[in-house]
Amino acid sequence: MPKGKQYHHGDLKNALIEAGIEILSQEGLHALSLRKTAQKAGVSHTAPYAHFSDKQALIAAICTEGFKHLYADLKGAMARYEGNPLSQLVEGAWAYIEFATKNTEIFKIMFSSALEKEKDYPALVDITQITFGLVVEVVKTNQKAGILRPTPPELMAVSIWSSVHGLISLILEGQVSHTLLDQFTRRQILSHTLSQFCLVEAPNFNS
Amino acid sequence: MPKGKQYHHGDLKNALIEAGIEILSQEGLHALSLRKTAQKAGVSHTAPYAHFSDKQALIAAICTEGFKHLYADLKGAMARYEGNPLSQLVEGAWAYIEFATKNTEIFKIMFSSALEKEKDYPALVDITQITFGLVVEVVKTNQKAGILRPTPPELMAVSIWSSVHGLISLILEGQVSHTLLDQFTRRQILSHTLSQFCLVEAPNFNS
DNA sequence: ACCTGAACACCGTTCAAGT
DNA sequence: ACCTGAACACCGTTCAAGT
Repeated sequence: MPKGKQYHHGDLKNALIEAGIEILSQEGLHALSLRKTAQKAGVSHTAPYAHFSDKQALIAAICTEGFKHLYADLKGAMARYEGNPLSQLVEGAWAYIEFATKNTEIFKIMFSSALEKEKDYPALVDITQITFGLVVEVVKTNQKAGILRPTPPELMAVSIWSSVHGLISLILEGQVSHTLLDQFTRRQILSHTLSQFCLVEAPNFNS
Repeated sequence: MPKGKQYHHGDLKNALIEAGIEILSQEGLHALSLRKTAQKAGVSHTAPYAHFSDKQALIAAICTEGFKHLYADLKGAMARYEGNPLSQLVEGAWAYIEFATKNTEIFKIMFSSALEKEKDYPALVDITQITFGLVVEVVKTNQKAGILRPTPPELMAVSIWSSVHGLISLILEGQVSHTLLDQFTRRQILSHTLSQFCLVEAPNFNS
């Protein structure tokens, strides 16, 4: 055995998650296999079963990591604009788009229903709900500031989240025509969408 | 050989597409394989290669069928409300959501970037562009009627499409909390989202 | 507890061959 | 032109066994 390697890996579970994320990022979803992940982590192809019941469980763990990362990015963007509700909304949405752009494959697997049944992964459900709570909070702040309409905050949060999520999803899937993407930056398209939601006239979204 | 079967199938290509759609609808994306599709069509597992260069090509053909179906549904909904721009917009969006709900697995594969490179399937690119053109048209009609803001129509079309697409995607992925879906119908959430785009006050969206 | 190797049933794809 | 069967390199998963 090579130096530094023991029979017992130590932290194989996290090593497998890291290896999986690396394969995903570099080679894409189709290349992600348990056997390759095990090989990358330096163990036999059956070793992962000591830590994950099946491939789905590994994917769930990768998704959970992705959501934690996304949550941190959103939280950071919003903290940077504390006291300016509209900027919190816009920069939060922009952080969402940047996360999806920089971590395309992880973003895709997070929302690609590679998971059959979400129910069985409580850690994943937790972080998704906490992330949604962040959106609800920024919506409430903007409603108090008279920027968003006073509709039920959860409803407004779903509408806004859908708009931002749908936009970056369609762009990443290549569904938005190239001619449009040449005419307008992603930032401009996002601004246009969000300005539909806002009561203030011509908000200065464009960076 | 069973009666009615010849060595030459006749229309194997379409039979394979149909078989693929059936597997997809009944067993889901993970169960869709070339070998199973061939078996369902009653041919050997290598026969598909006479009509499709690889699995991606079969998926592209299935996606093309899906978009044709979606286009027909949208066109139908809009034709039913000719002369009423706002209803055309709302019912078109609703038809999109109904298509996704009734053909969940096909809808997912259509937007799940199971295709690596869209470029190589001109029939698929064509129908997606024609479908987007439908959205642009209904946007223009609503702008003329003073219902939507006079922003560039393609930009408005992308914003609205994103909102509707994002909404049904998040719902189908199970990302929208059950408590919210118990409180509001899909129709109500859609209405809430679209009403943000409209200049008319409190449009009577709820069916 | 943690990991291995053989084994099984499945894949996608290629290729020489048959009609 | 259209289809078959054998073959290859890959999968996910199970299981008896080793440390």
